[in-house]
Formats: sequence, structure tokens, C-alpha cells
Amino acid sequence: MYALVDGNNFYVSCERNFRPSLKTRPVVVLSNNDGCAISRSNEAKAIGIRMGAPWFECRQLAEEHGAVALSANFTLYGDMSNRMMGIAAGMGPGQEIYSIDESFIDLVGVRGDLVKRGQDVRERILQWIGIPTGIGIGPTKTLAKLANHVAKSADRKPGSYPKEFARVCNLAALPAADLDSVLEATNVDEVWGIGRRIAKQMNDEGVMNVRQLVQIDPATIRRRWSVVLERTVRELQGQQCISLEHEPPPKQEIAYTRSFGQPVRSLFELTQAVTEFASGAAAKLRLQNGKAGQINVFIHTSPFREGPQYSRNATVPLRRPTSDTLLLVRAAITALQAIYKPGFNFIKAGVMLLDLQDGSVEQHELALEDEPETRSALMGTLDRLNDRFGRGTVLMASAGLEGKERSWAMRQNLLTPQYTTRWDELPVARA
DNA sequence: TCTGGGGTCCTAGGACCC
DNA sequence: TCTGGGGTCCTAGGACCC
Repeated sequence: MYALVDGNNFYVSCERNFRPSLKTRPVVVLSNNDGCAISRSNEAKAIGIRMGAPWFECRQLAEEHGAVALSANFTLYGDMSNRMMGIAAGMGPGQEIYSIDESFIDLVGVRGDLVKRGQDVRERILQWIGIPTGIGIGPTKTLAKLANHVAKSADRKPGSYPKEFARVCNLAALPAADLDSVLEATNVDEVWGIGRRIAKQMNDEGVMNVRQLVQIDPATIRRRWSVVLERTVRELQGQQCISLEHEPPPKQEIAYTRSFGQPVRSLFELTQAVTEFASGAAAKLRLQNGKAGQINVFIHTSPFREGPQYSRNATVPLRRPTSDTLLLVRAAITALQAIYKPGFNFIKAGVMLLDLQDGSVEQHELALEDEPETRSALMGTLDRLNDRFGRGTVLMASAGLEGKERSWAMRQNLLTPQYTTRWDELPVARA
């Protein structure tokens, strides 16, 4: 038995916590460069702002309704997430943190009324962290996800499901007939693992709701679609196919990619960006104590804009697997120089670390180019300084200096303070 | 003027081997 | 006119998730 605990409109809820005046207004949180709406309050959804909608397209509509837009403050959301996850973990003996705002809880061996238990956890998160959540409970992860969808819809959209399912919903406790009517009221595109494409294909074949879906033989699903979807259907039928991951497995690749605040043309500017991205990726890599065997760099123009398009990437093998910022930046710049072509308006670049391996394995060579121990001490110091005094405190000179140059830096014009992670930005309470 | 970022898994097809 | 069988590895692309 599993529960899925999921924060409602998570980024918006984090922001509202520190600015209660936002609680009655439509609020949207925007992606990097203030490009798209990536989190919306119920009020913002109600006026028709779609997930992922470009802000320049829906801005007027939003402002006519008194909406407030904010730049994404991922430092804040990450910290709020950690606090929420700590409380959610109390619901059962195991937890898998599935994304920034949701975690699966293993309920094996938990006795008593699970709905009551869920309601208690929900209340605690709301009171201590200020984040409203929905909790779904079911015999498989896919059914727990579905129950979570029911819990949220019943709470927000009157008439979608019976009201007693609102906020906390346990599908496992339902008599078969009631479960059937829930499944019948749920479109296949709400199922975890069924996206737009497959939902469309199913609809074309007359499979509209989940009750119809669970009546299909898994072998048929496999033949018509894939083993992935077969697992999904089996899970909906109550058979556990996807187990809980207590520990996140080490990443197989690490990416650091960004759109620019404005298009750039020169190799000089791209070198700055690629330096910064490679440094950032290297820091993430050291955080999981890994080493990369290869590094990939890409640059491309904007498919949304007029003008000649250009998109290329290059992969450079490292002589030895490494997590050293200096070596990775050097390799990234080599790759960039190989793919750069003048005369284009570049809008995005990225660095990907590939072929990742455990950092405790050291491959030596006869003539060492550097002193590995000195270097890893240097990287440790670099990470500690940037952690303590803020990202970018110590950086590679080719990344360029704050304010000057760096024309590509992203726009975040509507950024809120880091209320919970910086002493000088703590909210102040007045009597 | 203006369109995010970071992942995973699976499959098909090509290259290559004996 | 006709061209085997069995296998591995790699990559690109497509699907999905948040």
C-alpha cells in the first residue's frame, strides 16, 4: 500500500506563504527568463492561464484580472520542499521523494485508519509549512497517483468526484462498485504514464476512461503499445510492478542548460555561458561524488524567431573520468570552438556530463598531469566557498564578471527574496 | 519584445562480429 | 535469378514524468 503526498500549486503556495496578500489573487510563477507560466494558483487556472503558456501571450489577460507574476525562486522552493518532505515521511516506514513537490510513502505494516492518518499529516504540513497538499492512497504507486488526482479534483472542482474524497482519498478502501464509478469518471490522460500522444491514440480506438482501460488484456496493451504501458495497466489493475525507490539512484547524466536573457552572437559570450554551465554541472557532479567520462556541449538559435537557424552539439571524451571544474571547462570550451559558427543569434546553450561513474574509482596513468589530491582539495574548497557565500563567489575567469559583459545572463525581473535560506532576506514580523 | 529545465526508459535500425 | 543465422553494441528518436 502506498500514499502519494503532493503539494498543491507548489511554487505558488511557497510564495503565498510569505506574502499573504497574494492568497486572494491569481498568482503565476514564471520559468527562467520569465518565459512561461510553470505554476498557477486556482484563480489563475480559472481565468484560463494554461500550464506552460508563454507569459507574453497571457500577460494581458492575467493583468486584467489583477494577477501577480513572479520569477521562479528555486532556492526557496527547494528549502520548502525539504521541510515538507520531512513531515510527509512520518506517514509510513519508507519514502521516495519523487519530485520537488511529491513523495510516495510506503504504508506497509501501518495499521489503523489510513485516511485519518493522511488527514493528520496533511494538517501538520499545512500548519507547520503552510503548504496545502492532496494525499492519495492505493495498492500500487499508479493507483496512489490516481487517488491523488481524485483527492485534488474533488477538493477543487465540485461535481468531479464525491466530496468525501476531497484532500485525502483512499482508493483501496472502496467497494468494487464505487471504485468502478471513480475509474469511469477518470479520463485515461489523467493516468501516470499516459501522456497526450497515447491518450489520443486510445481515444481514437474508443478507450476514453480508466474503467475501459483496466478491462483490456495487458498482453494486448503490450502488442499495441509497449511494455512500459503494460506495466501501467497492470498497476491500475492492482498488480505491483513499480517498486518504491528509497534511495535515489545516482544520476546517469547531469545537464546544465539555459536559455539566454537575450540572443548572443559572439564566441566570447558563448564561452562565458559555457564556462558557467560546465562549472555548475561539475559542482552537481561532485555533489553525487561522481566522475564524468564525456562532456557534451550544444548551442542553438531560437526556433520561435525568424532568421537562419543553427543547432549543433559535440561530445568530447575526457582522457580520464573527472569531476574537476578546470578540466571540464577546458573540454567544454574545446567542444564549443568546434561547433561555433558566426552569424547566428544564439538563444540557448547547454553542457551535459555523460558516462558518469562512481568517484571513488580512480584510474591512474603513468605520467600524471596534475596532482589529484591537491586538485580535489581545491574543488572541495571551491564548493564550500560557493555554498557558504553564494553561488559565483569563486568562479572561472572565462565566465565573465557580474554586471559587466555577461549579456546572456537570464532575466528574473520579478524575483522574491530567499526568505528561508539567507540571513539578510529573512521575513520580518512586526507586532 | 517576449516561448523553461532536467531527467528516465524503450525501441528500431545500423554497424559489426563469427 | 538467386544470398543464413545468431548475436552485441551504439545511437537517435520518441514517449513519458515533474
